[in-house]
Amino acid sequence: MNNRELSETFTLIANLLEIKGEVIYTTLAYRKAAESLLALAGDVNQLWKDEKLREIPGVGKSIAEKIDELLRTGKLAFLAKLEKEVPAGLAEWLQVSGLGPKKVSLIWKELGITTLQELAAAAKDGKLRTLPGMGEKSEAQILRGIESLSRRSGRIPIGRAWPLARQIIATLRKLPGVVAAEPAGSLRRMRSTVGDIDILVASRDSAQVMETFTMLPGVMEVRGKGETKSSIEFADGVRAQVWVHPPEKFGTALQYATGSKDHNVQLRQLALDKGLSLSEHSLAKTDGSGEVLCATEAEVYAALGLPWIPPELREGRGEVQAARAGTLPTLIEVKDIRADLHTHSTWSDGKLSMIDMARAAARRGIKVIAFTDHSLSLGMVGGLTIKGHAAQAAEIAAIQRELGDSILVLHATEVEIKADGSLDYPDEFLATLDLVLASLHTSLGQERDKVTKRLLQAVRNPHVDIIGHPTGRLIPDRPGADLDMDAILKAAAESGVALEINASPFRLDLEDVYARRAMEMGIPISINTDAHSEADLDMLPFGVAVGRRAWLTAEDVINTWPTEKLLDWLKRRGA
DNA sequence: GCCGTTTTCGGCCCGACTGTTTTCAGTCG
Repeated sequence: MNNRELSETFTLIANLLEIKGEVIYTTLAYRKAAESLLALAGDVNQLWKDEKLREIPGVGKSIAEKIDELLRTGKLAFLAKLEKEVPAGLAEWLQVSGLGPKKVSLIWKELGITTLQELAAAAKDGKLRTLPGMGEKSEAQILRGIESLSRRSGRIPIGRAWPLARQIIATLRKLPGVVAAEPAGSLRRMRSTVGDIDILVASRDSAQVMETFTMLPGVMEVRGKGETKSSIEFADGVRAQVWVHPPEKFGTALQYATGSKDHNVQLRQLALDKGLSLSEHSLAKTDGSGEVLCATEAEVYAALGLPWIPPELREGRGEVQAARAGTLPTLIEVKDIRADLHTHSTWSDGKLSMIDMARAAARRGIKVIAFTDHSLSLGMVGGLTIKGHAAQAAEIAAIQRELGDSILVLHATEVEIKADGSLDYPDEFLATLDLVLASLHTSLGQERDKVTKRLLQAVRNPHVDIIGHPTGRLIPDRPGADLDMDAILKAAAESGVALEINASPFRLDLEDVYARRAMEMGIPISINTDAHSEADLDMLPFGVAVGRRAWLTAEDVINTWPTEKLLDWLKRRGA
């Protein structure tokens, strides 16, 4: 079992315990452990072998024993017993909006049904309204919830959530009386996927904001509408919330709503140490002698004796300690990027010719562009033969003369790492290119050992400069190869190859936790757009955001280096 | 069930909103 599978197992346990009616803190403990497992930067199997499971936050004696049992036997007696008491199918019901553990348990026990289909039928037949505490409205809400569930497909890629959020915010900012409107939650922290869109507004006229918000075009359902908070769902299942606070409280409110939960817990603790109680509304003195209102986040952090912490760092991964110690990194910014080392042209599956692509990149301030068209075996996208490369090289020489020094064009390749681990071109040919980026696209479902060994071959090939989108994941549908990331990082540190953060919002691969470990191990990072069109070039901020979440400074990312330094690095490699 | 520079016991997530209520329970973020 890998980190994700273990995490899902503990989430299931938490859900079943909740329906069973276990004390809330027990289920919270399982959820916390599940989250930690998912966010883990290393392989849980390695921690298990090293007997270090207890070092995972939220994993104590009991959960460590359960992980041990799962990894040894693939089964868990505790879960089997639990499933005898509570049918596992009920866990799914919790995703129906309007249904919580109490109602699930009530419906199950009173009506004796366990599947989502039976639940829908019971609601349609008017059976739910016969239960205590439930009426026609609850019944209708549950029916809508089931429909909404079939519309929704899990978490929303940030590439989809962000443009929608910008639109909503722009609309709200135009309203009279609105002083500020900002994204919050995981969207503001720039997580690669978000559960929903959270927006915070500073205004004294809450009614008008709520009116506008709930009447936005495309709204399918108003899930709630109050004075301080409203919630909507769009036709495609995306949900959005807005909170309205008076301007003088906007700082504490935005800080609170941005999270993460772990970050806020640590901040509240720090506040308590200073005799302050931090809430959504204010910083109150715990002795009751008054409260401080904060209009900006900077004031909140300053009151706690901290510099403002960028939202991307607020994951409870040491940023509060770093802020206290004055050692927060100066995070990389989009404007620091001057090279795009992974792009496609019409030589393979790109939409634009090289010169059009180079010009589009130059207009965006890019000084070096590498064309990494696909290699031979990726036939369906028109991979290049070696002969084709000769023709591409000639074209590059020609367009370089035309482009002058506005942008430097590198002749490169995205060479396929084949199922057996060999590369698609011979080493002698790779040695002739300016840059070699090697990627996995096929056979991603291989066993961990096999797929890891396969990638290791590419990591150790001296001609390979960058490993493109290392796991091959696609958000939100494909989880990516089950790599032993500890082994990959170790090998990368030895070989000096760069690992890519692919900026496509549907890849964002490496993930932040691995990128951070790579940086700590001294592995160079490369942030690239993997652009197949002009619009793709504008996805760069999503890749930079992953870098910021990984605590990267500009120096850690080869795309920020002066051209001479970058070319030197490329020359030293691949010899 | 986890955790600890005040605690090995007693805190942890609390406030807004909705619906079915008749003063509150359940859900949600």
